[in-house]
Amino acid sequence: MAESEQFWLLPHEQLAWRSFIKLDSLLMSRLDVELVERHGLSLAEYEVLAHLSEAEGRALRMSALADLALVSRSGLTRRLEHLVARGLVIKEICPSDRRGMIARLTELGQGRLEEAAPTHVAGVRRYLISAFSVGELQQFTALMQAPLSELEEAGRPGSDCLSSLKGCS
Amino acid sequence: MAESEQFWLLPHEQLAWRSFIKLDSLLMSRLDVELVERHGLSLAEYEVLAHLSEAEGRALRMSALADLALVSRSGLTRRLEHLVARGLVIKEICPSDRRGMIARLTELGQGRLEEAAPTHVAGVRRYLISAFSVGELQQFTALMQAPLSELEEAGRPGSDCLSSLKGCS
DNA sequence: CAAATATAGTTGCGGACGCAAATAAATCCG
DNA sequence: CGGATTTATTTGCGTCCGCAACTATATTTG
Repeated sequence: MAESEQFWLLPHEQLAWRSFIKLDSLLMSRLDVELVERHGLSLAEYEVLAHLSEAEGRALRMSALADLALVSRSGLTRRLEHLVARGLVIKEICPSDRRGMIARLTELGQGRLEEAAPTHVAGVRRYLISAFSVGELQQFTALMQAPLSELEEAGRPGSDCLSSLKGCS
Repeated sequence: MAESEQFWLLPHEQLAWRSFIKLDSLLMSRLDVELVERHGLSLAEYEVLAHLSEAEGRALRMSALADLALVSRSGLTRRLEHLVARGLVIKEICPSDRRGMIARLTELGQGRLEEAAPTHVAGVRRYLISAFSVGELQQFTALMQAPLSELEEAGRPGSDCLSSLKGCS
């Protein structure tokens, strides 16, 4: 192996990596802007409402919702604050475990989500999905599963984010 | 078209979209944590140093660097503050245009980058690239170019982020 | 040339988020 | 049962970042 391979990404690797971070950056900011402009919802807020809407009884425990929304527990608390203040979500004490809170989508929240959904769906289709043929989209989705498995497995050991680092340097 | 297709993503579309945001979230945070833990550099800082290192004379104008690093001008100013304070980068007034600033990687900065690079490269390979065969990586990279083109084109019109929204709702 | 305009970068401000500590309730164990 | 421990969530705090306003310099135009 040439020395350079030990320290830097090879050109084809760098192209893959930088394409990914650029796609992420452009796609997320574009979808966020469209949602904020037209519906006053951030993409992050939209995803919270969407997960609640899909859930049994349109309600979820805070922890479960945080995991689905890929945000920390404290981050979710604050995201919900804004949505609760606007009446799109209500929080109830969980009857079976009074430590827990249940976030529930209100009728108003469901309505706002349904108003915003066409914008979000159109954006995802326009900027991501319609760039692919049906087969390419399946390929793209299938390809992402491998790194996802690797990452989920690496992040697994006891919530100790760094256990995989021990002795690796 | 069924009504549901107008408002919500179809299952295969939703799987693609959610796989993407999850891959992004897990990959970025994992790479960031590893870099911070072992080298005291955030992933964002690492990318700035890497772009400078690759540039002619290891120096770039602020605007050019901001564009490469996918960050706003003001965001770049603050990212560099920290790096300048640590002596990894210096800023010089641009001789040909005294409004402009040139960010230049110092020897110390290059050294710190070279120390951190193996961690970053190993992370990108472990969590992204090694999940693919050579052919799959090429496919993955090639697939991303289509949405990237769409997004770059959409963001193009005069820096008016929203021009593409006019009359679309 | 001088005023008007455009461009480069920084600063004030406020929002979003994660970590660690705090709080509260459930569960375990002697 | 009652204290120790674990779990669920929130709060304090610091960081990062983008937008809009501002400063300084360059360019255009009459």
